[in-house]
Amino acid sequence: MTVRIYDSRSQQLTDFAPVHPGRASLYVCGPTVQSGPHIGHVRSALAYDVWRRWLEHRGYRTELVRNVTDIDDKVLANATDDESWFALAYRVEREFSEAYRAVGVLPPTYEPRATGSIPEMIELIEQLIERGHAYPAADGSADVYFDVRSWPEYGALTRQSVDDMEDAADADPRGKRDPRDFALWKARKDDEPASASWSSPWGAGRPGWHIECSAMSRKFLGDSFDIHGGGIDLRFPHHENELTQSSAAGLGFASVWSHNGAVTVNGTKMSKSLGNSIFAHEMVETVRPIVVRYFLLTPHYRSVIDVRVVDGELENGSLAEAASAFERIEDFLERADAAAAVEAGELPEAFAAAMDDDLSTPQAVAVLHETVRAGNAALASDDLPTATAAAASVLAMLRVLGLDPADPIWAAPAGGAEADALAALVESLIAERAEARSHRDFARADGIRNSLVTAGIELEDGKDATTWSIA
RNA sequence: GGUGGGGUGGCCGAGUGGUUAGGCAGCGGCCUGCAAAGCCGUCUACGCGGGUUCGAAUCCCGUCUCCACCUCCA
Repeated sequence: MTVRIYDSRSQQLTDFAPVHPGRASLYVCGPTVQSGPHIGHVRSALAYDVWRRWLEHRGYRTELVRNVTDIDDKVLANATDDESWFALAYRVEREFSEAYRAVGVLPPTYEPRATGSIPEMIELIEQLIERGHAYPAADGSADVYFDVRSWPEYGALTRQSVDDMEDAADADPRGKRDPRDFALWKARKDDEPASASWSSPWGAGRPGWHIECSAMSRKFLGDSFDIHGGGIDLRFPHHENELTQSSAAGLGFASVWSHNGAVTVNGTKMSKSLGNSIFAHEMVETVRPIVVRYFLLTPHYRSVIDVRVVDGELENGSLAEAASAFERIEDFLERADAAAAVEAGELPEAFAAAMDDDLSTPQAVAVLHETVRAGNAALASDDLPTATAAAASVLAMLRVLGLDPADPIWAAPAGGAEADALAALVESLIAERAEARSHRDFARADGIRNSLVTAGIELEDGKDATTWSIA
């Protein structure tokens, strides 16, 4: 029952061996809050939410830190006369929180903002300069760069050699010794607001991208921690640079590097320039949030999820399949619960084994479905003990995955007077139809049912009662 | 040019040497007044070409092709 996790650096599965026995520490790269959350962001947060839940289930006291990068070139670039950079950053941060919450991502243990750890970043930069791995720009600005050539292992995370890399297109060498050198500290420019500037030993400015993660992971998780996660697109340069600067500063940093797969749209990665991003709220408007979670959880966290968009509309294909599949699970739980109250029970061994094996949710979900089928079969043959046991397992599995339909976080907002009125009307028609059926007046019964179907309402005759749902 | 990951049945999506992944959809049956749901059964696979092996989706060689990163990106 050792938990195994794929390490991007060594490119192999490794047994999870925490720095501190009995504990697990995860640092996950959160968003740069420059524009709203898309499905890729949600998927990433979700992947590590499940990792965290599973590690907790396995008895590790787990701490998950996910940062918010709230000061950055893009944040400043997207600010307007009507919305300052910090107003923008905070508004977008709240959008992210809402998107995460909507699909049941638990709040992290802590969610530090980059702007809250500037002193720690400066301290780290000073250490790097002392150790001869960073230098203030030669052009007299307050820029500070990491000296890539001073660290022979640069490229270790992504197995690249500096000499094989394409020249950076942002040909703004300024005071750089090598085009690949990256900024640790960026001097304040005249057109930048004073509120986006901090004093430092090198002059007023702000942190470069990358340094915030090295500083904050150290601050909140320690010099060495267990898992560093994030989207695959962050491997280079972001994670490579993080690893380099933390290692060069003498820190142990992350034992395991984990990367979740991308979400593509019609086979292409979402990007702002293509304008093909699918925002979190669009998917949640297409199917229920719990189904979005199920949909994003069913494939392996490291594989690519491709979503199709036709004529600018989110294509319902595989989402609808996910909805049907998940409803099957919910229906079973409801039926089982109607027969005997369901309490969460034990996880099937096959489920736990799948989860231990690098979080193999596809196989874990297969076990879930097999258990549902066995439970349905038991219900069909009136084998209540077997059905109840199956339901208990199903509920346990759903809870570990964060997919318990009864969890209050999924509760739909009350429909209000309209919903009550509709329910009353439908119930009275159902009663009328039951009356007709009892007289074997099927023509009238079917007429009622057909008129409801026309209105988009489907009836289902159960053993004792008829239920209805909006198709 | 460098690095990493893919191409599985109508669709989604697992699977690293031999046993049904699972789901959605389809078909046949049971159940039902008829449906729906559920259960049972069932069809369509492993990009292409070689090779290794008693046996390959799974290993090796070649080849085509898609995606991602090397520029901001979860």
